[in-house]
Amino acid sequence: MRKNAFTLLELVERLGNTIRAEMRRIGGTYHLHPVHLQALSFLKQANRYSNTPQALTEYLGLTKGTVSQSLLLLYRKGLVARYVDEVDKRVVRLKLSTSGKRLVKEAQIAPVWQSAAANVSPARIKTTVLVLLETLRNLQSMHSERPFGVCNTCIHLQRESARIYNCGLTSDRLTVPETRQICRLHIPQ
Amino acid sequence: MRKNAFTLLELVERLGNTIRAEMRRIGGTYHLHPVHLQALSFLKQANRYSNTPQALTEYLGLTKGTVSQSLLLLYRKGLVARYVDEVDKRVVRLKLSTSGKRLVKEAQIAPVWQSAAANVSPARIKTTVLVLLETLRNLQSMHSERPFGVCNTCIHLQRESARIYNCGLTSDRLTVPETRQICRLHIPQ
DNA sequence: CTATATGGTATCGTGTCAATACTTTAATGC
DNA sequence: GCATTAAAGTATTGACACGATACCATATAG
Repeated sequence: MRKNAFTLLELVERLGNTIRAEMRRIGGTYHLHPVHLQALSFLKQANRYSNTPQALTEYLGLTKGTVSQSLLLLYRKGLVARYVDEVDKRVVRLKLSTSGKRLVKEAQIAPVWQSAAANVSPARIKTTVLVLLETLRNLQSMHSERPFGVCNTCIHLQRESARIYNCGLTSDRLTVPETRQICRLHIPQ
Repeated sequence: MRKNAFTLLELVERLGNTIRAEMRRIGGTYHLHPVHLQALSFLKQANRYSNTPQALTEYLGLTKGTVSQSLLLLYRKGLVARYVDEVDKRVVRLKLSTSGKRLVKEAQIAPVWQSAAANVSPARIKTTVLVLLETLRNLQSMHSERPFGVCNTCIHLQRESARIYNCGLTSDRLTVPETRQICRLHIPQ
């Protein structure tokens, strides 16, 4: 049924617009655009390999110049801190400031979404997640985009013992909270 | 499972970004932004109650001033024609020009989406469509946004006979092709 | 027949976004 | 070691989205 796949595309587009409009509403009270909220939300979740302008650029699918400007704005508003990496001095490390973290907590669109999806059964939500995830992964691989995911579903994750994890790619030890963060090196199982 | 609903939100956001990036790629060859492609695509499908700047404004969730400017750009590029409505002279009627129609046909993101979703079973796609549609309708009603749909699923549609339809709201006769267009007066069954 | 509402446009300011050029640091070649 | 190339990021420019505000023309209500 090719027709239904097309309907699905239109739905995702509509939902995307609706979410953007919601972000515009919420972000407007802080004089922030949708892309700013997305950047802050990303930085909250990004792990140590992904807290850089480069990773954010890949995540948002924009150019590095554009992202650099938006980050400058967030920095000037005091929402994001920037440090030069000690090992590779070309790299800038990004971190949410205290007010940045507070803003991410306040400016959530999740609650309104939760209530919109409240009456959908868990089983149907699970199916929906699986379908959309597969489609997303396919779209991403078509353009060689990074999938961005948590360690849980990454082929590189190695479990040493109960609370000790390793990244097989970087050979770094990972704490349990770290394994729940988003990584640009993620490769789906 | 509140957590899965949140995962679903993140997925729809990611897909929305990916689709926007794709629109940026495709639209870039015509010097058009994502919002322009969305406007053209809407105008292609809009019925006689919805081929106006006002309807497009509601559809995109932007302000009328913003949409007016984008329409001016599309007009100057010769992609959209504008007429003053004969009955209500405040109203502007919009119509795709020949080159506008051609562009909509060329600048499709549907093919890449189709191939990304090609391996998903029809049944699972159907479930996904239903889940997303319900969520979308809920989101829209929260902000009193118009749902925008085709006559097929509208409470106002009346079937007189085999090929004769009526809109119960406007009392207008509708041709069969018209019943497949998008309407701003749509109210879901 | 005035007052108000509605559809649309014009203008201004902020900031995205891509493109280009540039700087700094790291990696690679010999 | 030293020159070349690559990579991460910034600066600048130009087109334009986007909201806010003000405004105009037409329609409707009182």
